Amino acid sequence: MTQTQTRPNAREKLLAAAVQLVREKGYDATSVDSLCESVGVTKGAFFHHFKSKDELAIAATQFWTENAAQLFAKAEYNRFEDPLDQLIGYVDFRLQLVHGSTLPECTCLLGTMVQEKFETSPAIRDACYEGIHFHAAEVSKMIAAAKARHAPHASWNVENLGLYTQAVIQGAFVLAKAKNDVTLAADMILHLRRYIELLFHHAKED
Amino acid sequence: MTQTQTRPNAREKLLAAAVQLVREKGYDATSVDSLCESVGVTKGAFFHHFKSKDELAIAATQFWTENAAQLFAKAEYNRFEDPLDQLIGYVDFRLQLVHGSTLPECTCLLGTMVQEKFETSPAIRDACYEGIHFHAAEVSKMIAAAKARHAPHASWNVENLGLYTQAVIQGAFVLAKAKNDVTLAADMILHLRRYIELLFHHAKED
DNA sequence: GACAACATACCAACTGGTTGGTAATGCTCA
DNA sequence: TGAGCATTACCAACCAGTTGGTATGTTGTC
Repeated sequence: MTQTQTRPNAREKLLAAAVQLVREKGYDATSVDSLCESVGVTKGAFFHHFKSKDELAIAATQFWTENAAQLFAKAEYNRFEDPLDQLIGYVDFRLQLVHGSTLPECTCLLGTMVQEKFETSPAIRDACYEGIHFHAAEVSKMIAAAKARHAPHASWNVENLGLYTQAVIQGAFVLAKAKNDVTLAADMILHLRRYIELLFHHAKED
Repeated sequence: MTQTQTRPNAREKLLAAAVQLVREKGYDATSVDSLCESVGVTKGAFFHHFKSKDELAIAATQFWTENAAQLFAKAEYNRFEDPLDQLIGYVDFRLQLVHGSTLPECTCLLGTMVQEKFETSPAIRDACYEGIHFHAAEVSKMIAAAKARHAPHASWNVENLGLYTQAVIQGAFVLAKAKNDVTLAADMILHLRRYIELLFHHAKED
């Protein structure tokens, strides 16, 4: 109980604050000062833990990706026996995540940052892609298993469909932000679910 | 030959430059100074035509939306007789636009800006949504006609599917930016085309 | 007493925006 | 037609505030 502080505290707090503030205001608009202020830490502490603001951004992508991995690993759908049920369960889980929360809470740090920095900071861009690709690959595993069982002869590509699930989700967030309405994101993700169902339903008919 | 300048020149040039630079570097990272420099105009001229940087952003969304409307109005697919052919033609046209160009050239100003400013500037957010919604509504017209002819009893909503086409395209751009590879956007849009085909193919079977 | 984890104080560069002015154009009415 | 005037289009210099980043402490712990 004694060591509540002193441990790598500021670092984790700064990362968590970055995840939150960047999703709210964007990367450039999130100043180092506001980041420090929001966690009650000085600039010296910030630059003690991160060489630069961009390094914080890259660390935040890893922080984000790890947290997401844990969240999805714990989810119920993993326990379904049929991989197609798992896949649909994954989409439903994403619907669930959207429903409960506000826009800045449920949108993706990586998608937000990469739109802003893809041309001006290759390092941040690559870090964002790594996170997205990592998650997409997890989804692709379910897709591959579902395909092997239910649609072995289908012509579509497994990795490509995995990336597509993420594209739809990212696009759903863009439109939801524009309309300032989370439910729009849910509507879009429902189309994704129908697409997957049609893809497998169609295969079974052949 | 004498009046090379003087016409409402600076304003249009600033708008065109904004469309380009914002897509490259993002909104916040595009400074008024760099905008002025890139078109060879002073700051005084900028603030003569626009009350603020945010007003420029809103004017740019209208400029963008009008240009896009013209581009799509001229496209060949409009001449197809069957509205379903038109719809597929629209998707193919978007594929075509992606194929020929670099990422900052082919991506959407509205989607880029709204990700950055949706929380911090409601005015910009609304202007972006208006542009997206306007374009989505045009697509929805084709969808409605195609549905009336080929899938009158289908359960899906016309406006919703129109928005979905835009969500997929926006998401495709996000992923393409992350991978720094335009062809990925094309892959995603191909999934959209397959979805539409499945939607109508499925309806015909009933 | 060495080293990590912070705090304090500061800086040069850049930010959006304002100032007061000038040159060219359009509009009015004799 | 054209003189007189108002409006528009634009410019150069400047401002206060903010930016990311640094140099130099102080403190607690092994």
